[in-house]
Amino acid sequence: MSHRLSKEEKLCSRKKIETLFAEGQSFAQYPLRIVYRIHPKSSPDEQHQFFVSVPKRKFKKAVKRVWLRRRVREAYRLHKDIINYNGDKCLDMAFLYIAAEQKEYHIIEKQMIEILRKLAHILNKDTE
RNA sequence: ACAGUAGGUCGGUCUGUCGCGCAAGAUAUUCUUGUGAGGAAAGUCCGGGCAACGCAGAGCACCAUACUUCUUAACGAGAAGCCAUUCGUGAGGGUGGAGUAGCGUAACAGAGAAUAACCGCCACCGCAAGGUGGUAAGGGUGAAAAGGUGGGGUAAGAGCCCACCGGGCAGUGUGGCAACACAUUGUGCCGUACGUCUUAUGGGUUGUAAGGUUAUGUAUACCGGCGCAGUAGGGCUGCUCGUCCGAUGCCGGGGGGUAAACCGCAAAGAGUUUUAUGGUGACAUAAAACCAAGAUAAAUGACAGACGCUCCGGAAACGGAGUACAUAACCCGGCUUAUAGGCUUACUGUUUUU
Repeated sequence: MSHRLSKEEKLCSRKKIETLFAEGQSFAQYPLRIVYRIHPKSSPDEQHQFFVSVPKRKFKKAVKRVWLRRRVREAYRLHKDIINYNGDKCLDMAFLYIAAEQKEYHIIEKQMIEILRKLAHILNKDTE
């Protein structure tokens, strides 16, 4: 499985993000919170899309936000094959960092794996 | 050697695995090659470029700046100086600097904070207690008490007069481009700070989410005609004058917002480095060489290990801890603030040795 992370996997559209927060479901896996929405593919090449958000309210310095965003993104990149899926639906995801302090990478990684496993389970259930 | 002062400068390196943005190329949808944060990228406090809109004018107001000369594209920035004051043994550091006619304020204490009389001193009146007047030499209060010391003078005193000293103002001379300094002459002219006020200079507004193009496609934008009507109202920085624009409805034309892509915008300019010359310096001139981030829910990374550096422990081997601040967003010049640790130049103080 490739660990590549292309631009098509990033959630950029403002409309999609608004829809995600308006209609999406969520659960927390401390220090992260995931907001997700399952929707049918509009084209066969469409992939799961995600983005990471670290609130400015909790981390005032840009350095810390960047530091955390990169680690969350790396955790997703290295373990995204957990939700690899060939059906006709795909996921929009938002990873929100909700802890107040900077956690070590291995903690973020561990919780990311948990989140992705749960998502994979939800995805399979939804297909059935 | 230790402690310090003022500048300048650097601010990690390497390996492995897995990745990202941009550019170019290819045998083209995956590869290859190149390249990819800062000295402050920060705060957004000034100045400029660039862009859009606005702009008949007058008066008042408002804001900023304010010693001198110089530097600069420009500045409220910088350099070199001057003066006052203050901290330091010192190298040096901090603060302040246009003008002052009028007006206002000066806590507490104190009789009194500016046309001073509480005590004291002197004269007169009174038997006395005390009263009237004169007096800023002495006492006490205070951050500050009407220049200081001595003499003359006087009822007692007082720049009332004189000598010397300090300061101010005016003149002259010397030095300096100048602020100013020094010398000298005259003049008894002799509290200070802040505010108000006055003067000079500058100031249109908004910021690249500016602004432009394209495709999609359609409003209460905009244009023309008729009418309410040159009315309501609005613009011209805030106000006044003045001046300009100017509605709602109907008819006809016309193409906006939103989301998207591209341009703006990515390699080149008030550029950087070195050398030379000029200048105390900021800086200028000339020559040579060198320049390659460009994201946009936002790349420049993650993990593992090694080395370096600092500190601690240790005889050593080595072990442990730490390795800052801070993430470009139109671009430049400054300012301010944050910063582990290191290098370096000049200078100061103390101690020791020669």
